[in-house]
Amino acid sequence: MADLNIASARDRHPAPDPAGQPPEPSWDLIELLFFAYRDFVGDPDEVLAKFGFGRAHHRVLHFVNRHPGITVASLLDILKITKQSLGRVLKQMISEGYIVQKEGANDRRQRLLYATPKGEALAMKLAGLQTARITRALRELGPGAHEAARRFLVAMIDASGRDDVLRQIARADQLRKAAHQAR
Amino acid sequence: MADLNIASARDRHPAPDPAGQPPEPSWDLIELLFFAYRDFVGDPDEVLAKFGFGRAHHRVLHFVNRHPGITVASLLDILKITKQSLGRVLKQMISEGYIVQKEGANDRRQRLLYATPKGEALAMKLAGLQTARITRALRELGPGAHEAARRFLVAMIDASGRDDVLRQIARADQLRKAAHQAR
DNA sequence: TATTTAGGTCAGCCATATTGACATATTTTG
DNA sequence: CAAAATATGTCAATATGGCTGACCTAAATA
Repeated sequence: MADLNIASARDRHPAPDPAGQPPEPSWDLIELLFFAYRDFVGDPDEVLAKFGFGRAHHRVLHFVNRHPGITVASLLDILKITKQSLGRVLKQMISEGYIVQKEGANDRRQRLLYATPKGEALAMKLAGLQTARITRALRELGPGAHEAARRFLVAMIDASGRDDVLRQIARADQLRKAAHQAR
Repeated sequence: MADLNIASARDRHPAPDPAGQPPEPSWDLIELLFFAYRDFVGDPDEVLAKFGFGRAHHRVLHFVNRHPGITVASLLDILKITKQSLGRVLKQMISEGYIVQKEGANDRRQRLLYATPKGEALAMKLAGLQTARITRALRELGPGAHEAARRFLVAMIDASGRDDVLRQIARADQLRKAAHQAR
């Protein structure tokens, strides 16, 4: 078993592809992404099931919690699903008191979305599970592993959407920090 | 924009959590995993759609191609789905000539699965798309990025399944290399 | 010979997504 | 102000990919 990691580090890239031939696929990263992501999203599933929710609910709650007051349109833009798909899930979470809507102050057509305390608690619990996995993983690796993972994942995102994603994360962090200090 | 990356590298981890308080979630990696994985699996979708296939077909074809002669039971074990779910997809891919079954030599109850040349061509095309994204990403990062990504992803997998996954990848690489040299 | 194993299949259900057609309220524009 | 555009919601039908439960055959094994 110990042999597995050592031998593979050398063999993984047989050689710069012999001119002309299509390069050998990155089987390792392709498959590791599959398995890692499956486990990563699997953690919250048990908890969600107890509430009668699924992954769609998780995603909605997550981003509403991260972006208090987000518009329906922005949420659709992040999730890249249709209004109808969102509608089904959102209606449930509102009627069960995990999310509330407030009329926009400037634009009264908007229904700004907020997690309720109950909603925030669930969102934090789910994020906690995923964070535990991440923390466990990073602890096994050297320092700089967080930054390396972050860089890799950013680079894996479509160039067209990359800046939006980074801006979005930075903005949510800012908001959260401000809210924290206000306590 | 340039500011985004520089500032964030410092601010991301405000401090070792003040004793007692639950640590702040890893929002960045949680969200980057979501966006990165979405784009990663999105690449093959267009191609698959042209063949009337979906992601389920992709997964089946991928692992059959990677593990020529795999048993139905092993495939179920990797995919963690039910026989019935696999059946529907597999039946289609067999009837359309992307996969064939051969009776096991030792155990004639087994139906060993193989990708046909047509199936292999499709599998390689899909793997090529995902590899292109990975290669693009790694090219932007320093050397060692492949290994760092690999380590991170391995560490993100459930400890219980990790060795199986690594063995599985190593075995498939071996087989492939052998088959290559035989040409 | 009896039991277990490998695989297949039918039927019904659920979750999540889609397209397309409309409806309502509000804001913006000519 | 009237007309057009925008933000949101909703109904209906459909596709995909999962699931459980029940039951079947053929082959291996105890």
